[in-house]
Amino acid sequence: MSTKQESTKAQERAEMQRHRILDAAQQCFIAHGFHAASMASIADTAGMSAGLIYRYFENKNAIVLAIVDRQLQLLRENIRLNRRVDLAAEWTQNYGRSCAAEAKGMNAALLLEMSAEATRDPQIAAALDHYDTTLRAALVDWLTGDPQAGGHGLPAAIAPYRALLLQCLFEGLKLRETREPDLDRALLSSALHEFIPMLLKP
Amino acid sequence: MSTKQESTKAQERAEMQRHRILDAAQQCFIAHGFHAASMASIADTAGMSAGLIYRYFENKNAIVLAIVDRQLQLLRENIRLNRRVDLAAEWTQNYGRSCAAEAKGMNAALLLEMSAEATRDPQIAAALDHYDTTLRAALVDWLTGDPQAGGHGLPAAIAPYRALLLQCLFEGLKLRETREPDLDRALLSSALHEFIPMLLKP
Amino acid sequence: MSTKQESTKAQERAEMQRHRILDAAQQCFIAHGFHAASMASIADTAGMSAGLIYRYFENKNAIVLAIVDRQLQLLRENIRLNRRVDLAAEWTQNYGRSCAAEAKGMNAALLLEMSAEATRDPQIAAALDHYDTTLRAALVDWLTGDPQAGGHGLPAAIAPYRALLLQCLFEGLKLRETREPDLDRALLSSALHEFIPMLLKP
Amino acid sequence: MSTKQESTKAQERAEMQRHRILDAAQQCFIAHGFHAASMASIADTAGMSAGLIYRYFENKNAIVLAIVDRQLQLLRENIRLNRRVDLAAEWTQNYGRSCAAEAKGMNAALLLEMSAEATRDPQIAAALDHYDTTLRAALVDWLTGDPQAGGHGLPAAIAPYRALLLQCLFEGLKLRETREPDLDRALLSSALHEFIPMLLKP
DNA sequence: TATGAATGAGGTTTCATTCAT
DNA sequence: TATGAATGAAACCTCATTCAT
Repeated sequence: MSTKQESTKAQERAEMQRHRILDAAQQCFIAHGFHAASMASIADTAGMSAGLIYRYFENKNAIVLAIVDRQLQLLRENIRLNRRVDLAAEWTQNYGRSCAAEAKGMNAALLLEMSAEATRDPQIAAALDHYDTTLRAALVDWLTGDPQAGGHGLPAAIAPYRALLLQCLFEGLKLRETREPDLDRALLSSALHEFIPMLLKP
Repeated sequence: MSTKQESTKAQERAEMQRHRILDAAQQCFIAHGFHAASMASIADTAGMSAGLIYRYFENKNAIVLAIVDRQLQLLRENIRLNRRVDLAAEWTQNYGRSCAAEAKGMNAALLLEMSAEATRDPQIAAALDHYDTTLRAALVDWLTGDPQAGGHGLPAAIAPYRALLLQCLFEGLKLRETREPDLDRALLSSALHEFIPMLLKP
Repeated sequence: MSTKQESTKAQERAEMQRHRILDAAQQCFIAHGFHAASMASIADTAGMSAGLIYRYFENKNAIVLAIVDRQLQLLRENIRLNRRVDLAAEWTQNYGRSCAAEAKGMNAALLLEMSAEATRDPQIAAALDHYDTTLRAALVDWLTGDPQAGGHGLPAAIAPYRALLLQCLFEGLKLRETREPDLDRALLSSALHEFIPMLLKP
Repeated sequence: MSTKQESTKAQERAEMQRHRILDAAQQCFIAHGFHAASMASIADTAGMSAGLIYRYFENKNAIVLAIVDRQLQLLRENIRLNRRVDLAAEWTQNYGRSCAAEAKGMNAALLLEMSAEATRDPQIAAALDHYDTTLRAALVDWLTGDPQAGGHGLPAAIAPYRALLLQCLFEGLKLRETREPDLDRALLSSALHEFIPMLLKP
């Protein structure tokens, strides 16, 4: 029983170390990009030796993939579609927050890095592709769903391209966030509040 | 006079060499990213020696900056706003074309690379910022302009956020292009043809 | 008295542990060589932690030396010269067996590794040298010994170079074993049965 | 024509550099073994930077293979079988010379290193195997050849195992050379002069 | 103008060894 | 006694940049 407890404790510790490394890596990747961030800088940021990282990740690429997975997981968790959420308000509110390096949620700069890298790395491309497919389906469900249950009752014929537009708008907004983190919120709010409802109505 | 001619000829040659280098660099940057692309690969692609590149560019970063400038210039030239262009048709038509490495125009993958790098490199950030400002102003002009002269006669109060939305949509579409270059064109066409007009009407 | 018993038991246990480590190390050294075999792989093979090995051996080099000693001990034990053994038959029979990693006796690959390392490490060189001297003396004794007592009755003048030839042939055969483990046994048998008797006769 | 000359000169220079690197590598490999010799030490010995080596060899393993090939080539060149050479005299004379690091010919320590590595690296094993096959065939030819033409006129039935014995003896002698470079030459000479003739006569 | 050999700093990764538990 | 996390040195290798030719 004691060995079982100890093994569990060790596993927890290992999980914490992985977390620590991923947090450090994320900071470094945001600050310098996947390629320019060095293992040494990640180790420094994590407050450990570079060699130790290899006890928890096979190589640098494994860290990149783990970061990508984690970010996509965050994105998925952020999708709260089964209730009538006010997308315009939420997007306005979140705007600019995901750009800071210390931000907890999905990071805009990282999304760019991931997308750029996906054009080169098949594994990252596959991960993004899977995410895209999942998200698109969820959006269509949400758009065509019964309004009583939080859906929008759109006909199945038009839902797909509304979903596409929402996705493009969301990502375009993320990209803009990296370029104009201090964009006038009032302007953004007006824009989104006028436009998004159009996409949700039949 | 002859020296002047010769000097001019030399300048032209220099300009051609710079072009050759930039074309090669662009291919490499698209294929591998700013950091992973090596000077050797650029030299190879350009069909010249690595050393020679340094006669035309101070260092690798100067090439990156030149590429960024060139891309933004392309984007500016692509903006044909002083006539009533069919944005929806144009965007649909161009979709997927800017992803190929050999594409002449703005390249979607490069846009991502540039945007990502802009969060790190102040010079690139400044260049993109300048581009953003210019483009936004041009869009507002176009939206508020006299319909007779190719404008859309929007009130000055709403033009700014319509411009913002157009920009986000455009960039979101570019990002999507890198992820789904084979997206169903009919779907895209429907989406754009329904929605862009809404953004252009009072 | 009880402390004495316990201490003895502890010593036995320590000896067993050393054995376990050496067995594992031998496997690893055969598979990867002295330098390429890692302490981690030895620990894995021995089914213990890397740290524990250092309780029984000062460092990796001490393991190498212990392995060398053990192998030379095996070689010495294999020399059964005080009886009229059929060397040709024995060598033929053993050929190819000492190449497998799990072989109990002297391992051919290890002999090469040891000999190669001896040209660099003075301690290993000394161990091999001592073995060589011992073996040569034993061979001469055997060759000059009374035939009634298992010797071959060679004159003292020629015994030394017969011994040298036997040694070279034996080692050359070991070397060949690593290169052609599947050598035709009939060929080998013929060769040895014709040649070795010549070396043993006046 | 001038470009052709220049290209030839460049190729010659490249060949010289490869030579310089291989010479340095050989020294280091003899001194420390394939694994323990570092690229840095090779570079130091060759009087160049470590990076430069990679312009001439893809990686460290390519250097090892080149050394192996070169050594086997030396061995092949040393085989002068088409004349009635006095093997015993030649082997006696060469004994001990191939052990010095600065020796030009085949190096005994390297032969051990190569043989040991061949049990792990398939490419080296293949190279040695090819050499073995070639050598064995050449020996059989020599043994069965017409005495008038430098052969020994042995029947085809016994030549194969005489060849095998010669090969084992030769390699056993090489191994011994690393252990007893100062072996008494008179002893060796006697041994070889008595025995090798036995192997060459029907 | 043009080459490409050469460098040196810095990248990722491995591993013998130590030490808190 | 035993573990295995942790370190730091050193391994292999890459690449932007310089410079003699």
